[in-house]
Amino acid sequence: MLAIERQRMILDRVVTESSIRVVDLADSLHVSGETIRRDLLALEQQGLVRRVHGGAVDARQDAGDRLFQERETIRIEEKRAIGLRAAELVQDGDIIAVDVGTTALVFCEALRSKRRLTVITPSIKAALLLRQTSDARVIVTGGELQEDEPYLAGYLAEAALRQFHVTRAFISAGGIALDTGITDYHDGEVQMRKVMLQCASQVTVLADSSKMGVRAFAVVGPLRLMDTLITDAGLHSSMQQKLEQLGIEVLVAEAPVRK
Amino acid sequence: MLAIERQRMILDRVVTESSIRVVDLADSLHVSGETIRRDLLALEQQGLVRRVHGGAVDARQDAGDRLFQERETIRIEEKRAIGLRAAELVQDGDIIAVDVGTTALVFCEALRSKRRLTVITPSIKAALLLRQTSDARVIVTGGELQEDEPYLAGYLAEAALRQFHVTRAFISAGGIALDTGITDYHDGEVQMRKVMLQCASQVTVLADSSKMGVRAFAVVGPLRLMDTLITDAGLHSSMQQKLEQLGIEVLVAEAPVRK
DNA sequence: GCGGCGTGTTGGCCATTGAAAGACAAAGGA
DNA sequence: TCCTTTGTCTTTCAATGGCCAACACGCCGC
Repeated sequence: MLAIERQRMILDRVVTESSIRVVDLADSLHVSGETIRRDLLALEQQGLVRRVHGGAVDARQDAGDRLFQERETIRIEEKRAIGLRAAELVQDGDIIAVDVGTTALVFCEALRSKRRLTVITPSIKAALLLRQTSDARVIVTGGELQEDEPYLAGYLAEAALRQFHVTRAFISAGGIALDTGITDYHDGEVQMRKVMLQCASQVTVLADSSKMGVRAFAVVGPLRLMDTLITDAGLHSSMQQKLEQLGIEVLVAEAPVRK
Repeated sequence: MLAIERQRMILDRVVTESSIRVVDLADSLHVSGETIRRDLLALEQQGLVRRVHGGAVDARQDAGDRLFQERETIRIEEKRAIGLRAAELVQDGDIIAVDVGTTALVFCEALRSKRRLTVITPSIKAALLLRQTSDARVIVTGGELQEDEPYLAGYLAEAALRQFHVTRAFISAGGIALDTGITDYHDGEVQMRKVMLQCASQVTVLADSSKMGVRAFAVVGPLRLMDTLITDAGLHSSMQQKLEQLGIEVLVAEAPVRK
């Protein structure tokens, strides 16, 4: 294997995994740790990675002050691309609803360039992020604080959502399948999403391509409930065609290209 | 795991939870407390967190929430005493409402020994603190997220409070005076407090003695609305007598003495 | 064959970590 | 209020493992 090939593979892993260890790379590429260090040195001189004790981290992600939660997340590049694409649908002054979840959080970060937004969300993380990074008016639904992730659910949350009508709701989904429709894993969230769908003129679902064809156990509703689906380039063209036949606008977010 | 990954993870938790304990981190990240302390030291040198005894707090919130920070440090001993005294009024299994503010936050900390509580609050900080330190069921009122301090106010918050009836409400106050009654500085909070008073069987006001005789501009209501006042030893005995003549139970918290 | 290049190996050095001991701070009881 | 107890912080030390520099080896083209 050529040195340059190996370095590309290393960069690829650093990008997808955010960080990498020298021993892991040496192991999987069947070269010595010293070779890996020399490769990382070369990549660092090109400004592509940053070396740290024991390995290296993605230089680009490291530059920004993004939340760790995002970096750690699998398929973060896809989600970031989806978040950026979704933010393009938002105009200054819009009133939108934002869901719980990592994709939604990345989306909120992409909203920092917008002005005078009104955002309603059940996610504490999203609310605090928006408060820090933007001038948005943030309305938090009430509800019972969940254990696993800081968001609010239950009767109060649903009642709060019903008080509003938003121009666009941005929803996450655990699964998108042609037969079962939109599904998810947490039934508490599902109920809230149903309400969110009802109180929005336009429904946009954010789901990376790994969710396509997946049937999670709690059903949110049929596919026709969504007006727009934003996903990444991993979407099968046949799936895309079928979705478009149902009248759903499918936007494929291009992952930002790396030099 | 790389040291830098661990530090990012720590930072993420500090940001979302506002504060964190060394032992909790050591436990969940499976490293020794010494390693965590070194990580926190590194993060502190980058200006990202501020170390405190037992853990660390979010530096950004400290800097941004200047007002809150000041209130946090001022008369903290008295507030802690008041919080502890107030916690004595709470039984396992109680359903209570908790207000916004530093005193309320200290009170929530003192609730860690209680079990199976149900707490309703408009304060994000209080909610996250309770989620972290106790097994309480936490219900957050909805509402508009405020700029200066993370709590929720407005129509939604009031509507949410009206959905409940609690055995005891714990209220903060900016001023307690015999003529103007209970007053405060933020009119948004005042409206919410009025509602909180209405939906509680017992009303307990937490106010350190510096608030006595103070008339802040927004009126919450007459003194007779409160059943119990918890304050510190700085309370004038004449004031205490007059309050007791009004049928208010006055509890004086003994501040732990500092060497 | 010879020099350049990339790679592996080796030994010394340094960074990170965890354990232990003593100092210090906080909480609770007499 | 004082003292005890408990928990936390700091310092020090040893061990582990990663880093670096130097050198040897093999491959390739000339």
